[in-house]
Amino acid sequence: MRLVTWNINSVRQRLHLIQEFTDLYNPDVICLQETKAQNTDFPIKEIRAMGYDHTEIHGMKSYNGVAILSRHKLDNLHSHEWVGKKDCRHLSATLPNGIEVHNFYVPAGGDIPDRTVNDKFDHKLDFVDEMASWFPANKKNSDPMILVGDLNIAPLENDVWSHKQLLKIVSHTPIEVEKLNNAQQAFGWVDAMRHFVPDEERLYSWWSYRARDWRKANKGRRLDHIWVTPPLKEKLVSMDVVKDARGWEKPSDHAPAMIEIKD
DNA sequence: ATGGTTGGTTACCAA
Repeated sequence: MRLVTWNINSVRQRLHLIQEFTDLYNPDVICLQETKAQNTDFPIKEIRAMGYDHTEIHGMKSYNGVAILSRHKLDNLHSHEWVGKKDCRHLSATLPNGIEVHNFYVPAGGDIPDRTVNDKFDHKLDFVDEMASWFPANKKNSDPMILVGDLNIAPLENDVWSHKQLLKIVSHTPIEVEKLNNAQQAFGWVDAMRHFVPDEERLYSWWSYRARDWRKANKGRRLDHIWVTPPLKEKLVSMDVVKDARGWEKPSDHAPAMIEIKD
């Protein structure tokens, strides 16, 4: 089974990217974030025409929005309201092979890394804290589960182009890293991307639109993640961040990350 | 220290 996570930055502006990606890789499941479309505006017909008959969407006007596109039936659909907000940042479903998929769009957190003056940063930290407590309280890590999404935090030194220069930049501050690591460890999630790429090696999934030449500057960050529960660890086959997709026409600023799992 | 780009919405906000 191939599963992809991709912050698409407007699903309506990126249908050509999804088509190109599926032509090349034919994934079973695609988890999208930042669809930026309320459900009535989601291009569901076009997505179904690509073979994703089992597509579940959870969107709102203008902001956020997540979707799970699947070639296989999706059961047991849920979307939790994190930090009590109805802001369309999560959708979960169970696949016919029994794997439960959780698709997340964690708040970006604004520019100022100080929760006392920046409500968006405060919200982000609360959100990640709730991720840490919710899974142990509601789920068993002995079940096969995958958590993917734009978590908007790059935890390792080699998840950013300059650890030193990003220590005070939202996405790589020590408090965010501590909280993300805590959320991962609290449930025993396995970092499936770093399972294949050693911590000593650079690994990015996002490159800013603002660079003159994003590929040449290569000032990336690993904001997108794939976590699995221990039963799936020995079933991991391969992982690929499809960096090429960042260079396609009218790209998202995020590249898709794909995992292959034996099933 | 600053400015750079994109999308959704319709005068800026969020990323």
